[in-house]
Amino acid sequence: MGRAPCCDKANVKKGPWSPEEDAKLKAYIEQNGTGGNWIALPQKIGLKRCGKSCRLRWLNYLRPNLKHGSFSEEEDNIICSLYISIGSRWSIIAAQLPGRTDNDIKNYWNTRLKKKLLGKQRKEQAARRATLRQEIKSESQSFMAPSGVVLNQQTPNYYWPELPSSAIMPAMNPSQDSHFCDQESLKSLLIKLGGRFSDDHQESNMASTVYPLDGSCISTQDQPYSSSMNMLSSSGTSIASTESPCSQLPNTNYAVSGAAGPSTYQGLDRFPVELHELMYGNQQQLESLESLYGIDNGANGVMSAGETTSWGNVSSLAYPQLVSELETCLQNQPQDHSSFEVSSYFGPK
DNA sequence: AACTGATTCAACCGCGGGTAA
DNA sequence: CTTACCCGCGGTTGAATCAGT
Repeated sequence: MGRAPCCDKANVKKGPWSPEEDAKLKAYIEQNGTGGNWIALPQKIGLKRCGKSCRLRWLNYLRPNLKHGSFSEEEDNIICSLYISIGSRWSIIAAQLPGRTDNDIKNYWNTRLKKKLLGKQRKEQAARRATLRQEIKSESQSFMAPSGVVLNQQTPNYYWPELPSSAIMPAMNPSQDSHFCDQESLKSLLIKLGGRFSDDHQESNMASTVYPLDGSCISTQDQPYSSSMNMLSSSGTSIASTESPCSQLPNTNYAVSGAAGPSTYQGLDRFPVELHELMYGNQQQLESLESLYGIDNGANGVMSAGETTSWGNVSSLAYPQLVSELETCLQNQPQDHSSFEVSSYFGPK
């Protein structure tokens, strides 16, 4: 069955908004609110616009406290960090950048940030390849180490050279515990969001399993598009379109239990492995990121298949300050949250 | 000054989720 | 349970603008 159109396409104006239309819409909403019905709104105020168009105009342009200037370094870092963690969930990313809209951030990422990072990445790759070639040459007679080992030891920040060390987190520093700090933050954050983690893995024999509290069970083997960070948001709750994102952060209603690897990963220690698996299971995201960073599955001679690269710790890129801010927000939230579906974050879009 | 290709960003489109009837 | 509708999201488009020649 076909979907009914949201409005009469023949009788609605399209294209750029005139100042008069803006003024009408703004005045009405500021005085009366949206009335909870965008579709009916344009008729009420005599605008020949689709309700969706009105909504978009208000959210992206007319609503108060919007920033329209250039993005700061800090904002860049937050966007990068969150993109790595959750992918193109622009509304969630926007919720962490007050005054920015999801559309703004999406455009900024697609047109500038991606290229900026790509340019730096390529420079660094070239430099490192040269260095590597030289070292392999000089050491090849006495020692032959897998290239990935060499890379990881020498270039812990390989994939995000421009992120400040504070954003990279200890996971990127091989001299420290590679997982614990930030993933613990994430974990506690997820718990505060209302979910729970099952550290009792005895019952599980799946690679990685998410247990929404509604009783259903999602195996990440069956549903490869998953990431623990994906659970930070609700499909059913608007975050981006509010002026106070914190208040809109959804409560999660899920639990995560980890890989059931025989005693290799126990309790909390298993969490990093889950993230690793989840990220590796996210083919769509991985491909886009590979494309972004020019990774070609080892064919470029820098990486080799199966190596534990930075991607294994990819969750550690989450901006730690951001995590703590989220935690603060969540502490201020009322406890009576409606549940939301985890399942919407599994399975390719 | 004129042309052309690249870039930006506001707006559109279609889809999935939620929900009331 | 099904249907119809609205909302919100992410991907895409295309006009406007910029930069280079």
